[in-house]
Amino acid sequence: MNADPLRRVGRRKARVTEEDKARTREAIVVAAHDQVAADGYASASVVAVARRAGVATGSVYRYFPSKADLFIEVFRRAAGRELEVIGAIVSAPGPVRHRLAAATEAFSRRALAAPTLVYALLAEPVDPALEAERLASKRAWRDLFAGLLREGIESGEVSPLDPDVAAAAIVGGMQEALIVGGPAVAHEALVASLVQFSCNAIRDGDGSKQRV
Amino acid sequence: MNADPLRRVGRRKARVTEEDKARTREAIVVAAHDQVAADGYASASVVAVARRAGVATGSVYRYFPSKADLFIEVFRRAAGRELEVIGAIVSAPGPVRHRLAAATEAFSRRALAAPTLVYALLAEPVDPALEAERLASKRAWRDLFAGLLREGIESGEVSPLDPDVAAAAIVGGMQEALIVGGPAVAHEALVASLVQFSCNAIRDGDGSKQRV
Amino acid sequence: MNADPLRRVGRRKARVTEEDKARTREAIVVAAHDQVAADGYASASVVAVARRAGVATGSVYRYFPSKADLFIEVFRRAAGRELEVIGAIVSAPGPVRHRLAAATEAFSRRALAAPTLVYALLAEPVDPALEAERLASKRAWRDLFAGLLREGIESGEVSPLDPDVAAAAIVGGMQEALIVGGPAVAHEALVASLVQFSCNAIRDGDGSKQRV
Amino acid sequence: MNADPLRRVGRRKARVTEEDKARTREAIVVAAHDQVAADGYASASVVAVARRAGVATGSVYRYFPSKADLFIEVFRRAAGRELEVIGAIVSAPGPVRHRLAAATEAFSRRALAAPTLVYALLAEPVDPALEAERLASKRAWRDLFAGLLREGIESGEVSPLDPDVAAAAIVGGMQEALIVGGPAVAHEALVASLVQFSCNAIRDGDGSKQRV
DNA sequence: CATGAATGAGGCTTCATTCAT
DNA sequence: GATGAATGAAGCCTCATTCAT
Repeated sequence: MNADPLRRVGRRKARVTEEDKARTREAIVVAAHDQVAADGYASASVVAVARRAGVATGSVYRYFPSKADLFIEVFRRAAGRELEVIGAIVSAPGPVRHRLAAATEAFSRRALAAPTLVYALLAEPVDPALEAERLASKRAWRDLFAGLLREGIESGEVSPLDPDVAAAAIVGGMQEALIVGGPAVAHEALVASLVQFSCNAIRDGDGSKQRV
Repeated sequence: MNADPLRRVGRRKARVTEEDKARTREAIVVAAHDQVAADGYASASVVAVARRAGVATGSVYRYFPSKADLFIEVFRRAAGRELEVIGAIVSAPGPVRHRLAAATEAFSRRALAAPTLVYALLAEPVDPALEAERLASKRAWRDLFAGLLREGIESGEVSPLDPDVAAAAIVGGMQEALIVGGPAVAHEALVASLVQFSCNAIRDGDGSKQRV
Repeated sequence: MNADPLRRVGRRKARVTEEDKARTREAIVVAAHDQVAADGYASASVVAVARRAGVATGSVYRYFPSKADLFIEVFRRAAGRELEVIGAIVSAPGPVRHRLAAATEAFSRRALAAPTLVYALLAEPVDPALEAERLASKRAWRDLFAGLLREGIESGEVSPLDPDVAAAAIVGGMQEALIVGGPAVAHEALVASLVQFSCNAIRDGDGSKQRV
Repeated sequence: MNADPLRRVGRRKARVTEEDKARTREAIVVAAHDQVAADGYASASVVAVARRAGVATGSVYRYFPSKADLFIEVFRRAAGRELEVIGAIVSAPGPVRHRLAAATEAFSRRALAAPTLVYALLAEPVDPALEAERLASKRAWRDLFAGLLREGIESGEVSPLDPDVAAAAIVGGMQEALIVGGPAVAHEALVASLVQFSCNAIRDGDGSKQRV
């Protein structure tokens, strides 16, 4: 089988093509992301994204079945990056309260630094087909903070509460305060207030299980 | 025989017509509201709304200058009803902490009773032109709670914090926890957790001004 | 027949009604005219005209089969008034050349005094159905001046030329120079130039028939 | 076998596509022009033009930002062709009076050969947005003739007059006499009369500067 | 006869998706 | 596989005309 030279060439080409494909795909995703970050989802028509990526419109549909699928990936990745960063903070060693404060601060600062993107990820009107992804992303955030709270409750650092509800509320609280149209407060003061808010959400536990 | 039959007919008609107009207008607003509640804003084209209201598309434009204006009213009304109810609780006499708890409970119960509506009002993707209205509604919620917090801080019932940020966070927290896709928790437990969450957001003040 | 009192009442009423009808009809025509004179034909929707006339939209259709028919009358009347004024000048006694100069001057001054109306009558984009009326009006202008030229040729005051073509050209020339977007020249100078232009259009005849 | 087959295909395609694009664009412009010439501007909806051009409605918007832009080009082109022809006559060497006569004759003959087109260009009701283009075209005609008159005045061939007003009047005169609904005169006679008219508009100067 | 709200065809425009080259 | 012009459904809005009261 390998005797066939054409096949060989084919394979070699295929490998190159595979790379090319990956590169093109990546370019499209990045272009879509950048377009959203720059001018919001409303500006991100397929034509605009393709032009920004330097590919033909039709090529977008070779890599993604539909516009929604492309942006599902865009949203997922952007959220994923953020989740990773904040997740690392949440997973670091140290008291739960400190980690919650650090996570809130990091979340807030990052949101304030890239408002258009965050707005698009969390609140901008998008295609209904994309709402599912937004929901998933919200759920991931909630789970991240809920995990931290669970850990604190288990260790006795935090007094009992429903970790899912509290996590959702913490995330929603941050989001609401940080998004476009939120309270008119200087960035530093806003971050400080949100850290206070997050920490308020939990009460110290009795420490009974700390030694376990 | 009639001194002025035309006048009479005209008068009778005018009255009926006025009622009819109000009825038609109401029908359009209700149809728009229902369409959103049933299938989301994305489904609420002018044609769909008109059909649901039992009028011609053009008639919508007799009552509203544009689609956006129609939905601004839809949103404003829905939000207004809720704000009135919760506002009454917030303005009632009694300790700030109690009122915050009662307001949170009422907000939660009402949201859980009409989830689609609340979703549309607070989170669903809508026409950018409508975002201004949504923003206004969010601001009204924030102001409502911020007023309560300010009162508490002034009276010494609540320890100092930024009332605008805290209010935004409380509202955002409730919203996030209550909205479609929120934590999978039984309603009663959810309400209880949210009340706890809201109350956590504030700390007791030193009571120094309580006697003032 | 006259014994029937109802009939009698009917007749009396009919007479009043006849007057009322005439008054209403007049009000509609005047309103339509004023609307055009004020803001151009484009602004003259049936609703706008009816409102200005103080009648219901439907009433317009009781007096005129269609919008086009209403405006045919409006155009015809407006043109008729102008034709009458200029026609009087043209029909006055005196040398043809003097009358042509006086008519041109009057036409120019009146056009400059009511530019919106003249524009609508002569050049504004209107419903195709109205073009026929515009054509008729143009023809009337042409005939008016052609008559004067014919008289001059017959009397020998004007050297032979095609009176219809020359009249059309004189009218067209005035119109073009007077209409919106015409040459940027002070009114007085414009009038003077046009008078010169009109008079140039004809050459003195040999006077041979002056005594006939 | 090919060093870069994709490149090649791409290149070949690009060329073909460029031609295709030009062809399609041209087809749309021609279709728009023909539709106006055939049934007037009122009949020239985007749908009708697209159908006549054999393309989808949306395709019109690939080549023109709006309907108005399309017809601006249609008008500009048609007027441009005529202006070029007459402009050449006006710019030719020879006495001003001869050139004016020749230009008038050419203008008249061409207008009589394509009456519908001339009507559309100069007089038919069109979208207000297009009036600017019509104005520009009229101004170009006026400027063309005004230039000739200025030349004649300067050289002493023509006795002083306002060249802009006279040019506007000459153009308006020709237009009015040539347009649909003009005087019912045989073509040859009409042309002759208009030439006479145009020449009448100017008087011989004293020739004082002829030798300069 | 007057009224004026209702009608609905028709206009312009957008954009995700397709497909011939 | 890439290209990008073409597609055409669908959206919003206007306004001359009708008709129930």
